[in-house]
Amino acid sequence: MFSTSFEEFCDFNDSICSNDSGFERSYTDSLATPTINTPKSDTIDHGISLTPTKDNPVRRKLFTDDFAYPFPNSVGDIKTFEDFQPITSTPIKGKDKKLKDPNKPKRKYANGKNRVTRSKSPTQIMKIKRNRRIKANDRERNRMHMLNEALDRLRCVLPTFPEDTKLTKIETLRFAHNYIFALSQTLEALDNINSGQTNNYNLSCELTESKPNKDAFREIFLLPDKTEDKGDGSYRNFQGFSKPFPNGSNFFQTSEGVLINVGNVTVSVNNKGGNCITSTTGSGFFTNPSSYGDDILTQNCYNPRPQEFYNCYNNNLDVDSTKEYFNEKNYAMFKNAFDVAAKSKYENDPYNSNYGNYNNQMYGYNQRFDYAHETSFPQNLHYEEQRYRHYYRNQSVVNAKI
DNA sequence: TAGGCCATCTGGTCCT
DNA sequence: AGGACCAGATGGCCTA
Repeated sequence: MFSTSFEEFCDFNDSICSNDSGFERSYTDSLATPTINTPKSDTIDHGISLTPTKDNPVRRKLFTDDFAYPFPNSVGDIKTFEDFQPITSTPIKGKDKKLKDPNKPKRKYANGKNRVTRSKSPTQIMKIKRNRRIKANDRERNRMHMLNEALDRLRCVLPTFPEDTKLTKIETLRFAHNYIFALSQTLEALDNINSGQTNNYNLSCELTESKPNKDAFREIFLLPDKTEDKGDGSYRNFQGFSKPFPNGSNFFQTSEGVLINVGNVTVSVNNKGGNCITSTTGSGFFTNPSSYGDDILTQNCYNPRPQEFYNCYNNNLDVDSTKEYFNEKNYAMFKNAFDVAAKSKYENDPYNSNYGNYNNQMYGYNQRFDYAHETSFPQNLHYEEQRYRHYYRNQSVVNAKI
């Protein structure tokens, strides 16, 4: 069902990465972008900029809400990829071409001497060329805006980051790639658990340190920030993909079921019923909640978590080793999978080390923070970086790279 | 001040 | 002919 290694996951070729996005391309006059013809030296900001300013340091928003894509009301409305079509001012080509009528007489064109052509003066030619260039620039600008908007939508569906940060283009693509891989691996591991095969996701490789790490992936395995504990049993502050469960995973298996945290949504699947979906905006239950007990559900209807969660958190992560916590294995799976990927990729990668004028950093193989040289980690297992806020343990580093 | 990131312009190529 | 796509060049803005 899913690929089992990161390397296999990365094993794409030109055919997969073809230019055909699946969308019919038509945005010669995009609604999202005002078409203003500007000379080359004119770099006027038309009101759409990714670049942060002093007044607005946030670079997250590409377009205002007015430019928001007309997504269907809910994700469930999207049955196929083709269901999602961007709105453009130009009609989208139909899939089925009109067949030519073979009986229709062909139009006759004059040839040779009979053909009358208008000669154009150099000024006229220059004018025509200039107009073409202006139109081409306009199309290219719109094209890039569409591309950026697609990237922005992609950012929106990735696990949230602090509000004052924004993934760059290349980071967005890499993170999306890794994120998809992680989700597929998670589903596969969950399938294995459900079918009783608990060892299939362990990859045989040595864990090595000082590898390039992916900031965002580390976020998946963070430890919860104790300072956010309200102390009143409310764990709403822990919601969010980056601050899931005490053992640093988005999974949390208990004797009574599984908690899965994706983005701002936590799904509780209970062995005995009582399934629950919780988000920052509310929660919903379905089937009969029998095992948690009404008391827990009524106490914390936003984000009910089993007692194990509270125990290991309150006991300073001293988790009962006799219990089987799925996310520990899940973490090992990620760690090993990406380690294998990083190791194999680097061995064959000409850009790994300095290669001409290129280097790792240019290709994003190195991270913003050089973890390879950061050997001492804070005792409290927390670390603050300027751009991203990290919580990690030395052994909890996930190696990921595209 | 250098480097990173970005938007934009530009000319070339390919395709319809 | 014209549109889509691509990559190089350029300049602006920001940060370390």
